[in-house]
Amino acid sequence: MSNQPSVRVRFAPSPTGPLHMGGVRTALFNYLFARKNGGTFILRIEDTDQTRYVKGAEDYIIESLKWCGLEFDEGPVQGGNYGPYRQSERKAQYREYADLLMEKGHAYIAFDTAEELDQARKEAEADGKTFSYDEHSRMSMKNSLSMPKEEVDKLLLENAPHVIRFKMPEQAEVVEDEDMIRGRVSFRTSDLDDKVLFKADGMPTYHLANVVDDHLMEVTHVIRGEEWLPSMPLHVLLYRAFGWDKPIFAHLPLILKPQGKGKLSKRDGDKLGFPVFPLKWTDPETQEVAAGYREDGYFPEAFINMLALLGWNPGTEQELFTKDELVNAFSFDRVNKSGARFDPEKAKWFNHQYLIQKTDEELAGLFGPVLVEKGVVPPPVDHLAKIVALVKERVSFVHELWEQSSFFFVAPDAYDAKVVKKRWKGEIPAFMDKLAVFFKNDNGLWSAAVLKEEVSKLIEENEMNFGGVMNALRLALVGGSFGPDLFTIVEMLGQDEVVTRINKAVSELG
RNA sequence: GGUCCCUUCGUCUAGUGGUUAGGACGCCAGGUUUUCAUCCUGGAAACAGGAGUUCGAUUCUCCUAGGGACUGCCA
Repeated sequence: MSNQPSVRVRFAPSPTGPLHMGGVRTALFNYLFARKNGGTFILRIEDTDQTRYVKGAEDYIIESLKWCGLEFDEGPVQGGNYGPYRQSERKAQYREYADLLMEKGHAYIAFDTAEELDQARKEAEADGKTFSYDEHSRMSMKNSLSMPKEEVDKLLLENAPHVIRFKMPEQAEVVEDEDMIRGRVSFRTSDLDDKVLFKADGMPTYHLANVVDDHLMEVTHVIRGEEWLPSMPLHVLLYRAFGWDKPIFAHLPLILKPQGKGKLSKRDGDKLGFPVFPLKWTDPETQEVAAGYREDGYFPEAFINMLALLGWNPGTEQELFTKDELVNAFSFDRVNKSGARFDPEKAKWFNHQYLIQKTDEELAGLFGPVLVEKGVVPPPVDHLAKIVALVKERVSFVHELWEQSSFFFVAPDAYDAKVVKKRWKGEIPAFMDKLAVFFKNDNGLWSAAVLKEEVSKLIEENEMNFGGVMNALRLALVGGSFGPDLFTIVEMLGQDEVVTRINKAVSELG
């Protein structure tokens, strides 16, 4: 019999805005670890900061993860045996735990106002120092440790605003913990300060809420971003102060900007033209719109695949993974310690890979709505699939299919000037006229192979240059020098359309 | 400033004392393609620096440098 508790992990975002792709990756690694170990994946909304609450953010988070295919086992939507799953709805219990800590002598009440603390910080800064609310300063601050009990009671009776702070142990020691990614990490308690656990507004801070909830929800592994590493010792100390078993921690490396310094931010996306968020987001205050991977045409599987390889690798040369393959291959042993610079180009490459893996019929189905948007009535799926097959290798997104194949649906309304200059000259216009007549009178089999043979012969008889004619014909049919095999285009366009387009080019280009 | 974390091609990374330091994206060249793209082949491109340990360090230790995170009654 194994007495290993089954794995329970949580993704705990704060609904202060759209979910960043770094957040999606954190959720993904939690998900992969849970699924790999037959564990439970929990969503917990960390909305303890009322001032930063953003309307719609929670729905956005849930929809984003759903789009990514990361299903939760427990959360605010589906419930579970450890609810509620929103910290605001768990509010009642936190004070009780803060009080428990005070009873045990691990926490105390502090009356210093935010302004006073600001002042203290400014003064220290002017001195070239940093203010720290710790064992050296706490006796000169306003709190239940420094003030007589009667005065504290009096203030409490008057409902004076106060917070509850953690009391860092005075006995200096080294707090060590084994991180799943980083190995042994250690801190000296003498470097740590008395963090606020419970705020004057009656809500806990992240530190308290997170420890209490993870304990109550029986979370076994805390997998979060590296930005939390510095508060790990506080959390370890909190578990110890409560007398609880602590979970195992894993601090993920950050996702960095494609260029320049620092972690990836919304601004980088705007500047370099790629999404930073999974879904499009409209700020409810400013109406400002931020691009999303979904709306930009990325496949969720490609997005997830790309994200998984940012900081993790399988140790093999495989780069394309289905979600199940990721679950199977995933391990924290193979998660890197250092931050990973995000490469938008590689993200596109991943999407291209997923796109060409799809069947022509699937892509035709996805392409249909794009055509409708362009004002084109989509042809039957089998015909559309044929067109898609000709051009899919050259695009990364479904919407790019249009740029590569629009001439199959509408005649070119303009001719690429550079190509005109280079290809439409000399004997060409006269010969194109002949070619139109030839096509018009053609009674043979209208197929690429046959047409190619016939046209080749015609070119030879007229002592024209094959390449030159082909390029001019291409110009007439598609408007530029791009597209798949020319005779395939001729075949698919059909006799009448080909003749019409050549005549139109001759009359417009002279 | 303080604390902690990190450091292999431009980027993502493989590598756990002895390798021509491998792959992928991107880039360049050649070939194929009547065009463009695809595709194929090839190429340029990295162990931050310095001390140790060792017969031998990309791999282990230390120092330096660089980068990053945190340093809020935000998470």
